Amino acid sequence: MAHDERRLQVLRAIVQDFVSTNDPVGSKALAERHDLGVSPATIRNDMAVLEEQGYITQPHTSAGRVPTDKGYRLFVDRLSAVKPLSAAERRAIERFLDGALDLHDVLNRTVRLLAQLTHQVAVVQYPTLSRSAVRHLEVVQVSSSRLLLILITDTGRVEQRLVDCPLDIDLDDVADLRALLNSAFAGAKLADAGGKVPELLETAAPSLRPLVAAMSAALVETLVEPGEDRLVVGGTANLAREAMGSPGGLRALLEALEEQVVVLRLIGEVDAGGAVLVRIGEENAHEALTGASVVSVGYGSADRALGGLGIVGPTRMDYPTNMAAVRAVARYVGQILAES
Amino acid sequence: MAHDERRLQVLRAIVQDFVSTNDPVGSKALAERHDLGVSPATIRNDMAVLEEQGYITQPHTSAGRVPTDKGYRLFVDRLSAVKPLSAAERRAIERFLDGALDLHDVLNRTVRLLAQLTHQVAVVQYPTLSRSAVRHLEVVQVSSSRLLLILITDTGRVEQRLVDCPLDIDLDDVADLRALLNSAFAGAKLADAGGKVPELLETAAPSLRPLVAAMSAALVETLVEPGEDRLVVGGTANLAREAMGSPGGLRALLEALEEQVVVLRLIGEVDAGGAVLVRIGEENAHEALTGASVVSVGYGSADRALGGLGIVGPTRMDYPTNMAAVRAVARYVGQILAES
DNA sequence: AATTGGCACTCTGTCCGTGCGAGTGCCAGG
DNA sequence: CCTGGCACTCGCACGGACAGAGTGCCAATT
Repeated sequence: MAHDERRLQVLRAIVQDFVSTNDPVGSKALAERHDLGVSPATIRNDMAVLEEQGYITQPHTSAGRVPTDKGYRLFVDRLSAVKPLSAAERRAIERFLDGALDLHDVLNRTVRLLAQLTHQVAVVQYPTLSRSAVRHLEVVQVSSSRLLLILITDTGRVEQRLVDCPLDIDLDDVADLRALLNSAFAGAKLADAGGKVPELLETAAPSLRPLVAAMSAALVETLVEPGEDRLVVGGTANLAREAMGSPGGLRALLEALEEQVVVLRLIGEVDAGGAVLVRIGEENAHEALTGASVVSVGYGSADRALGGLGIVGPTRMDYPTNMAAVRAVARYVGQILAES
Repeated sequence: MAHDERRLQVLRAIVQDFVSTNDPVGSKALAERHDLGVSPATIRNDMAVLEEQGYITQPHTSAGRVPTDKGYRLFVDRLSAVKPLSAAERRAIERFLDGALDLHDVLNRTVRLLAQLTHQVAVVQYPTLSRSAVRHLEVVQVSSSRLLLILITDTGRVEQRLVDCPLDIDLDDVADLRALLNSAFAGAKLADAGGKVPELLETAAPSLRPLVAAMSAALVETLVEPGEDRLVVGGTANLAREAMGSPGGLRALLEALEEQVVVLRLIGEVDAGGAVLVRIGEENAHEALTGASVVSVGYGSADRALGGLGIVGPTRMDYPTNMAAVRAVARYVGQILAES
């Protein structure tokens, strides 16, 4: 039992040292830098066991040990104490996010802030449309047969969509349409919008029905379209710091980041309980993200999650600090969006 | 004279070979790959002169020659024939940009298209607000003392801005305000909006004046704010292909790309005549862009430029092809935006 | 005067062979 | 179960030799 305990201490020490130095760590260095109270030889025995169990590995015979994905996993789950943010960092967060003008601005600032705090690539998802509610719908005539539908959600997100209409439209119709759509959808969760369409069609004046149908369809389509869930990415320059494992891995990662779908799936799967989620290396189940870890969490007010945000960086990262940063930023963002 | 002519041929050949192979090019290889009709020795003499004139340089004694910034400049100005796009490329452009749903979508597709065509980082500027005209203004009440001002331009760009109001607002006011703002500003160039404010204030009912003032101020501020001219960036993965000259240069470039201001200044300065602009290496006058070239052009309909787009890549790039691609894409985008 | 072939020279990149240092695994003793 | 000692294994950095590429110059040719 006592051995198990110490072995975990050894693993923790290995992770910490490796993260800070980027050199495979040997038994001697470990004994010196950490007060484990045992000799290097003992540590060597522990390391042999840890290696056998798959928590660490050596890049080549006679180099130090390096944590495996499994090792990081254990570290994150059981060995890391959450590191509280420094006062300076808290202040930085406040200073950074205060004075944001609108949703766009909030998210842009957030992504920069996260990138700066963690020195990793930061990713923020726009508030998911289907979880938002309609605050207002606006209809603007663009040409004789085209309307622009503008959706404003209660999170401040503004979404626009061009709609081609089957027939010519006159100005009064537009006003009627606007009133109709707003009375039907205002305040409704977007996820429920689809269900209201038939009822709406019934109440509409016959002459308006084709228009209403077209607009409702556009609205529903806008939400369903998952590609519309946009992503803000920042701090990619931080990727260049490390060779990112294998050469070419950097390129793959940059591609994955532009191919927003992949990252969205990772960031979007937020834990219901609001816990910070960590996906390490192979756990990401995507080729480009082998060798990379994703730390993510949902943001939003207590009662509902609006979207996800997080960071992606090398598996060799400072998990406690980064997890704390991600969580803290998510709290602030949730707070700010709840206010506005 | 005949010598001068041939020397230029030699320079052209050097640029072409170096761009395609990335190896410093020597006299012997040149003589073999190009039908210059002279021996390597003669070429050596020409190269010596070219080097003295500053068009080429050798990385170290006894390596081949490499074009300097000045050499690329001469190549671009006088030696390169515009390479027409292939039919496949033209088709790709059409296929890519057709079916775009809104401005956002058009620009996102454009940036990807450009990145794919040129294998460089692509950059597209949102249509400049100050050069656009107001199509519609929308006012939505968000809370008792906050309004959301939404600006829709004739290019389809939608801009939003939260406005804190000095006093409580009731619903009728909002409707009046909307009508007032639209009648005052609709159709006006945004650049002229500032001038209309005083007149507007006079005509407004006294009770509305504070509101009108606040909204107008927000509107003007939105345009003036140069940071609001947004940028879409894509294809950063292409940067990883090359070490980008000096190590750390990649990092600097990625930082510059996120620091949109820098790139905006480059892309935004478009030539009035609609010509493609090329800035090579040091000409960019920004540290991070040493070693990088920017190829840019304005897009928009014939009578007015809406914004700029372009690519940034290593100085060692295929200028003729890339210039053709940038120009072709800009034409298409201008066309599409003119239609909508 | 321009071009050409020849030649000596100067580099760089690469390939080996060596030695060093770090780190391990194992074993015998406490 | 821990510890000190010891032999062993590698990777890596250093250094010399070598081949290859490319140049500059010069004398000969047209």
